[in-house]
Amino acid sequence: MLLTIQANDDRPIYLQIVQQVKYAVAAGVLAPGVRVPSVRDLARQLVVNPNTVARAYRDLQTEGVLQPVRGTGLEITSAATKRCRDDRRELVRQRLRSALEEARHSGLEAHEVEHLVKQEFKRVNGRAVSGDKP
Amino acid sequence: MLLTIQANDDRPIYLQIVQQVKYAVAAGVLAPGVRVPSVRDLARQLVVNPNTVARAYRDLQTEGVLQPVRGTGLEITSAATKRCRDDRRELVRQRLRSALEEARHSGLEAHEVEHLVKQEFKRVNGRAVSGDKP
Amino acid sequence: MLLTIQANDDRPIYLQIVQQVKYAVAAGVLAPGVRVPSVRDLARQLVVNPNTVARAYRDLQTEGVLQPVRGTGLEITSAATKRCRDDRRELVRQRLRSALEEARHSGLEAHEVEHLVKQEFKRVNGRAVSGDKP
Amino acid sequence: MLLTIQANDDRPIYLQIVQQVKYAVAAGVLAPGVRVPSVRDLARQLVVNPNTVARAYRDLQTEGVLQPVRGTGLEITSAATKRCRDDRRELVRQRLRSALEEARHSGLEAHEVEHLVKQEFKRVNGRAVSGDKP
DNA sequence: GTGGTCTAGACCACC
DNA sequence: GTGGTCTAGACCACG
Repeated sequence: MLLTIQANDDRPIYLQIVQQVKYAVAAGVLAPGVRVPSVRDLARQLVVNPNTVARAYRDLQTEGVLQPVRGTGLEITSAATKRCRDDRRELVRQRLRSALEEARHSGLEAHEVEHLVKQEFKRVNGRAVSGDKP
Repeated sequence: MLLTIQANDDRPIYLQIVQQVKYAVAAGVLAPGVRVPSVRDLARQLVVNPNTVARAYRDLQTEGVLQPVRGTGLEITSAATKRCRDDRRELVRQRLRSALEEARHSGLEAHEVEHLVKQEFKRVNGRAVSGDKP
Repeated sequence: MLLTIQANDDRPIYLQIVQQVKYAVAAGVLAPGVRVPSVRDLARQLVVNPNTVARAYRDLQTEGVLQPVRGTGLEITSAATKRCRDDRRELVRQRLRSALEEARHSGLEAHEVEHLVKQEFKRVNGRAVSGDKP
Repeated sequence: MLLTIQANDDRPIYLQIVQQVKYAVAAGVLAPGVRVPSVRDLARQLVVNPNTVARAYRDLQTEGVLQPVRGTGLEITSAATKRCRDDRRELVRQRLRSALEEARHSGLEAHEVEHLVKQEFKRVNGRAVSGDKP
């Protein structure tokens, strides 16, 4: 399992771990039934406090992404893939909503917002959205 | 000046004050030269410790939104309006970018993202974006 | 008597009054024996709180620049002119010393400091110092 | 890290801390990446309230001199050294300008000012400026 | 352990 | 009256 944590990131480390695991699950890199590294191993690998990994794993269990396998550690649940994919879609939706509400609250005109969306879409995807004539 | 602080909000109180003042400035509700309530008055009004308001006002000064008028209080600076508007536009841009990067990172198709954008745009603005056929 | 106070100035208003009076005295604009405006008049003229003018006049009395004339107000003392001129020279000396100590404390090389001095001298006086070849 | 705060100083304690840290950074005593003492430790060492140190550290963060390393404390940023050096040079320049403007405003002759500069330069540095014949 | 936030209450200079 | 500074002590999230 390949995770990278960034000290500069404004998100706490345990959250970075949680989110990256969920990304890997949604992307199919971590399939149901696969065992994740032990708390100690992952902590060593990430050069991070074991408490931090434990916290992340705990949250992932609460979310139903990980489940304990008696005596042997933690593994990806069977429902994890769908759950993580739904999560991701919902996350995108919420961020878009937040951005658009901010725009509206800021009194930006609709066409200005459209412009911003297209601009950033190109920036992120490296190509135009449909209907855009570059 | 009408401010409302929410205890449930995950943002600290002083930040809520800072942001709401900047909103009011950007919206023109607080024009340059206008005096803001005294630290004590606003603290009373918001049922908050005066130090918390003072912290917010201090931050607004370092951002160049407020300036002291010796002995008589604080007022909106002449450059405040532009500064706050620029801030807001940039905030929208960053949130859009974040959402779109999340979408890309999540492997959503371009047309799916467009769909989401239009959906949320309608939800927020109560009408369609140009080029959308309702 | 022509005084101008600036709200933006970081010095308190009462000090601005004190210093400007002393400037006028040093420059000979306010000669010994001349009466200064009453507290109320000057306060009106400067659009300032009378307390502030009173404070300034009090300080000027403490410094021996003003003295009360029974029943008629305050006037410039006979010793005021010399006193104010000495003050000014001393003020310049202190500021120079402060700047040079800061420079030394900051580890600036002697020739760098000289360069700065000449640069700023030109800026302020509009011409070169002796020994400088423009 | 060796800091000393002076109760007599007219500058607030938090500012003394800020400035001394910036001095140490500019002088290279505090290099980028170095961790500063914890708020509590420095507070104990200086016999000062932790909030006061926290305020100073917060200001240093907004100035980009310190950055948080999550959960482990604060460290000197990579850009800190240049930033602090520029600050110091600019401070010297401003003080010199202030002194020279005062001199000009006071009607001192150019050669008088030069004399003062040389005098104070010697006093501060213990030796003559170039071009001066001791 | 770390920093961040908040409250409560005090003193100061300035107006 | 105003803002600015400082102290004391509390709680929180994070590691």
